[in-house]
Amino acid sequence: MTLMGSNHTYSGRYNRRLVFDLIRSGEGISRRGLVDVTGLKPQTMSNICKDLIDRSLVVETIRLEGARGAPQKELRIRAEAGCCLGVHIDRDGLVGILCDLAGQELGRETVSASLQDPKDTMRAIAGMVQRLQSVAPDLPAWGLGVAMPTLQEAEFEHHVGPPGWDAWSRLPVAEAIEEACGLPAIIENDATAAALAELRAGRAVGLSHYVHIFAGHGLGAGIINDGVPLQGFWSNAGEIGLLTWPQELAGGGEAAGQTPFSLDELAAMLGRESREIAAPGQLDALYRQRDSVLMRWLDLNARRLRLLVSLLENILDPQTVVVGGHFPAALIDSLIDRAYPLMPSVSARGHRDMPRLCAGALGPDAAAIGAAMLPLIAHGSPDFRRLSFLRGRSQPIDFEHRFDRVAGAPADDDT
Amino acid sequence: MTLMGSNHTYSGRYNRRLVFDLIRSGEGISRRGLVDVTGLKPQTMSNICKDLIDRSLVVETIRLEGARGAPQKELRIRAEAGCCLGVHIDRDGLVGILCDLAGQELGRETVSASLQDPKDTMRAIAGMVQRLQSVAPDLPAWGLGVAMPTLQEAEFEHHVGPPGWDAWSRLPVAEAIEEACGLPAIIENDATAAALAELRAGRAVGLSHYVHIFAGHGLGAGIINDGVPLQGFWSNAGEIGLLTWPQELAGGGEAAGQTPFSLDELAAMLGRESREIAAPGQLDALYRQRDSVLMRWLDLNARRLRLLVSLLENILDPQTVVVGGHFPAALIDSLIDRAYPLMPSVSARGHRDMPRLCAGALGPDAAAIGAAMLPLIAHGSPDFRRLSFLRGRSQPIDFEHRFDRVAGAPADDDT
DNA sequence: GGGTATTAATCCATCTAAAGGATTAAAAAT
DNA sequence: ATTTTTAATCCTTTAGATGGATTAATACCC
Repeated sequence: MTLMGSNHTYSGRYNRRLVFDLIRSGEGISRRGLVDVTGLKPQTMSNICKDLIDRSLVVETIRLEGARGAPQKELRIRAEAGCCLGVHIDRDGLVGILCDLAGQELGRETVSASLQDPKDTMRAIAGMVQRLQSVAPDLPAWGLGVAMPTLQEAEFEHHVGPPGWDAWSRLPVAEAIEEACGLPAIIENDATAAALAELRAGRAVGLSHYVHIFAGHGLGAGIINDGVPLQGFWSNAGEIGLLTWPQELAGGGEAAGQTPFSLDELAAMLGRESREIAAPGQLDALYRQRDSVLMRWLDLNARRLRLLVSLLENILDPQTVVVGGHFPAALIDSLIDRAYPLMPSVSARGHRDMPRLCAGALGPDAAAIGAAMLPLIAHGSPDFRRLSFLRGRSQPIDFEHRFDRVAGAPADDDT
Repeated sequence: MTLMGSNHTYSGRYNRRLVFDLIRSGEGISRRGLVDVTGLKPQTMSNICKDLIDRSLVVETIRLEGARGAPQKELRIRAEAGCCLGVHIDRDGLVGILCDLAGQELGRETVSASLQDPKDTMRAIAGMVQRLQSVAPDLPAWGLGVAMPTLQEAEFEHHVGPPGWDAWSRLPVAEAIEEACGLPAIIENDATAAALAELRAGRAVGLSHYVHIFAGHGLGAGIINDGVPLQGFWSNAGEIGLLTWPQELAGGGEAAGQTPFSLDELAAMLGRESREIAAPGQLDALYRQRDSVLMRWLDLNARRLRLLVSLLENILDPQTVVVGGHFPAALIDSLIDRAYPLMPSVSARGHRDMPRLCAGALGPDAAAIGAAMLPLIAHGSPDFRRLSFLRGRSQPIDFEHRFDRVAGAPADDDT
């Protein structure tokens, strides 16, 4: 779709989304504050806020601060106005998250299962979604976000990459999940979902340009450029798992052919099953013992990381590079430690607010958290025209209409 | 600047820019066609087109085609409604281009000069601009685009990179050039300018995502993402000249420490001055003789190119990678030839409209051509809110006002 | 050749959402 | 107690897209 014309209705919706998003992302802001940020006039802001309050999306709280004139009435998101679900489909299991509109987590669930058969997986997701929804049955669900490994090949997407996942290709995942769960679903790449989570509630809050390196069973980079995910033409941007490494970083021996940074590579080096070492506590224990194979893996990947960071920096010029994924914090910290000193790049500047390389703040479930944010982004972000929610779909989906009548608002009319 | 609110005026300007840009970029389009593309209503389109015609920016020509109903009146840009100037500041000289609004080239000039002193350079640019403007003295000049090597360090930009160019840092180049030439100036990185030129009039027409590798005295990549240049947080995106190469591609000997792909590297390997081999015909002659050093340089850089392309593809997922710069076409073709077969990457897909790697269509002056397009983009692109024209400036600049009263339109009012 | 269908473009009235200017309300400063 | 300052709202205006009807020019059909 090329660029479309604009009109009043679009302006109005854009402004309402903008105000909603500003209220949601802050810790209470007055109409006056919103006027300053948006450049809209006080009257306009008053109207928009009234509309949001009428829709029960926003509440007003009076705060008495030692300021000069009339006290500002602070606006906050009404957390109970809705909830969002997020599921991270990983190779050996699912993680589900339920959170309210304020981003407060209401429930979390982990399921171990083989996901090779899409039908079974759909059932597992539907069950998980139902259980999570029962935690807060009164909150209207805004939608379901799904984070998963994706690789768009030729005409259609491959999900939960090869080998053995052929049944997933050519499957319109979003529509299948919608049918199974009865909720609008949004698919996103797991690294990108994790990047969004850290962007909105983690280490990267307030940044507009950054890269999230997400290591788990595979390896991917979630790239945030100018505040929105960089997807590439075929939605494959950030597929750094496919990079070719120089000889000295290729990693041979037992782990030859494994994806760098991955659990699978480490498992191969350890001579164990990746599912086994992914179990909670296992890697922490190995690290506490300073297991020599683990140390070798850390060294190898720290050297890779050093190179990778300079590549990403010189190509994308991000404010920082965040490392996260399926590994315990101690391992990621160690990896980052060993990656320093970093290579020269455009990012090696004296004055910067963030370190060039740092660990994510949300831990291994970042992708699931990011997934849960997707419905909120789809409905509430003013950038929605720049975002595409076409992954895993055969048809585009329109979130605007849903936003307009969400959260028990008096349904305008049911055209 | 964060996201701002929208309003009617903004919608109107956006739509007018959109229509202007669609008319400009096509080969004649009717109001009806514009309605189909933009989704605006016929009446709205009629109003906007009338406005553009009243401003003398657009002309109507009747074309009789064997279609059913009333004949469509085709709209075209009025080429004489204005002209744009572009200058490419390279290390050893300047290239200047003058073109009309339809993109037709009206004049071109090349000057060899040392540009170490900014004052002298400003004078040289001013002289060149004056001579070019005298080619078409009646066309109002919309502005001056300037393409140059840029590297934003810390607070301010370094231009025409090190060493020996210290006088250029901390200089607000745009404002200095504006003062010298009396025209609004827009600075852009040379690789990005070349990328824009190929995007709008060269090999990459119609693409939304691609990378332009631009090799000359230095090396840079112009990245087009979603139709607009990807700049990065500090405007340093695409600075691939700073990449660290693996041992086997580092290139040692006489050329150690030189930027890969660069004229300087080749000059060092040949034991000659880079200015010397940059002279027209020199490299072509060497290539015709299959000079053994040149062949070695080609082989080395083809292997680098093979790696670089896979990096860019896996990170950015572009539709294609275009190679251009200060080298004759024969050399670039040979480089590309030798780079095949390319490495595996997300871009290795069966179905694609463009080859993964190809040569630019505009030759060595692509950066100057792109520079000349900058004023047109600044005034006419509907994306203008997503573009920043802050390079080389201490203050932002507002192009909207200029657009509104451009081209001898009845100056609405001079508030 | 005349009537009809089809399409392009425009006229006039309406509607939407932001902006302008004045007003009310609540606090702090004097 | 009066004045100043600031927040938020009321009423009116305005810019610009939209809807429906109209005019105009062509091709198609008999």
